[in-house]
Amino acid sequence: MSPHRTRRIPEATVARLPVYLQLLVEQSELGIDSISSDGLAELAGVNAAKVRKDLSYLGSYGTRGVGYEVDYLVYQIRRELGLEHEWPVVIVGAGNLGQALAGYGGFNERGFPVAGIVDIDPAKLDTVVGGVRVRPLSDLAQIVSSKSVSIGVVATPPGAAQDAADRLVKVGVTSILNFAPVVLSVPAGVTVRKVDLAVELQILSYHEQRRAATSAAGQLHAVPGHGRRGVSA
Amino acid sequence: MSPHRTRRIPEATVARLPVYLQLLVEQSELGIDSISSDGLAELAGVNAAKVRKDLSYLGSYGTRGVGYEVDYLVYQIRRELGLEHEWPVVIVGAGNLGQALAGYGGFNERGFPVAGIVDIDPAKLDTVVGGVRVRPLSDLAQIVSSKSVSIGVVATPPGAAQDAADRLVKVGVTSILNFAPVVLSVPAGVTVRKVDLAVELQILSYHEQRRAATSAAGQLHAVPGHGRRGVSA
DNA sequence: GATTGTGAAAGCGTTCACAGCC
DNA sequence: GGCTGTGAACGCTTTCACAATC
Repeated sequence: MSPHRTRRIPEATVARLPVYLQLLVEQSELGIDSISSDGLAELAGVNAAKVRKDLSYLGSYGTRGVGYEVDYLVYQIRRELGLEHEWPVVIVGAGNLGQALAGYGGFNERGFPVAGIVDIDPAKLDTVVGGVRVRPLSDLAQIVSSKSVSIGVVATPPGAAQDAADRLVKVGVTSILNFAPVVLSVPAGVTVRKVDLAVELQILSYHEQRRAATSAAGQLHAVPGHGRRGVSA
Repeated sequence: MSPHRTRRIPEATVARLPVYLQLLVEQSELGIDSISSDGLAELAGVNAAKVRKDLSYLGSYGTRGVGYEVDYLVYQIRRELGLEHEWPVVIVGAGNLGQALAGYGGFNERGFPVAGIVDIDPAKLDTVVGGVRVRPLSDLAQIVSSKSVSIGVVATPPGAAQDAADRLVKVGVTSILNFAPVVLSVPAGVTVRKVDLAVELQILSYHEQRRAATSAAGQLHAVPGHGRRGVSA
């Protein structure tokens, strides 16, 4: 299949490509220049068929009998994910989490520099976190337009999250990463992803509870998606 | 269908139950005591059939022609998720993120008190974050056993994450929430969930890139999973 | 001989549509 | 008349298995 100009990659695959990318970059740094679907699968904790299918959506970049050239795959995945340039992000909310995110080196390192962090609370203004000064909410439009920001991060308390999202959308942001435990309402054409820490813990709690319930019943149930002496994501 | 003693709830449903729960608690606090699948669907940003199917895995707790009793549903979801008691968590890594997590009120509030936070770096010891003192890694076993912790949070730098996970497993933790951008390897029977901020941003970046590519081609593609004037999760 | 790329099969998750019940 | 509960249909994702290629 010749990779069509605007082919669509399944969401499940899109979610795994960043993981492969990270692992491939690490391999490259170790001086490894070729890898098989089996090898990458092992590193990623998935099976080889999935790796091959996922990579096949990018095009036919492997060599039968040999494997994939690591650097070339890195290049192709970056291109597909739109990582050939940096994506500056703006953070709304300079509380605990907002500050930690601004100070978290991983953002900058992986191509998402913090273009600015804003907060509505005057007491927080001009605090410097992670080398970025907290600015008033009214500076949002200016930050977004001057730095061409298209990704916003909502790190406000729940009650302020929808307002934060509305403001981000109004100034032209089209992708939002939401850390507030609320369901955001946004116009069509804006992509939202939600990261809810309490939800994650509650999912774990379900499995703990279930483990207790089934072991009490003397039964053995494997937790789905987790292999023998496995690697888990 | 009479809800069987150890029926299995699909993972996709398990991931949505905490969201319904949160919304139902909010409704309850507003004094609303009954809700239809349509109403809950609207709040959750999903469709009504999905809500009904999800809730049907708990049992038949609705009333035809009427809807669901909010408080009773809250009770049933909590029970199913194992939220009838608190689940103390231990955090490994007192860097930026670990501190923010310890200080984040949402954990305590939603039934996951921080039983302890440990770090390998002596310079961080005895710092107090969120009312909890940072303790040495060697205290891990004592914290876990004295407080009966079964959930651990890995908030270390990538290079230390596998070691952190190994130590958590060794002292008896059976569920891990991993914030480090690495694939953890754990024995069967241990559940791992990974939250990788860079991965989330890269998924958004893919959609941004795609939006740019397709609008340049004069085409219109709806982003899957996001409705008209929608509500997004 | 090794490994990819991919149709086909199997497995999940979502949505439809309507019978059943209030 | 309104709303739930759920089989059946549909669509997406994973896995299998093997021909194609190096």
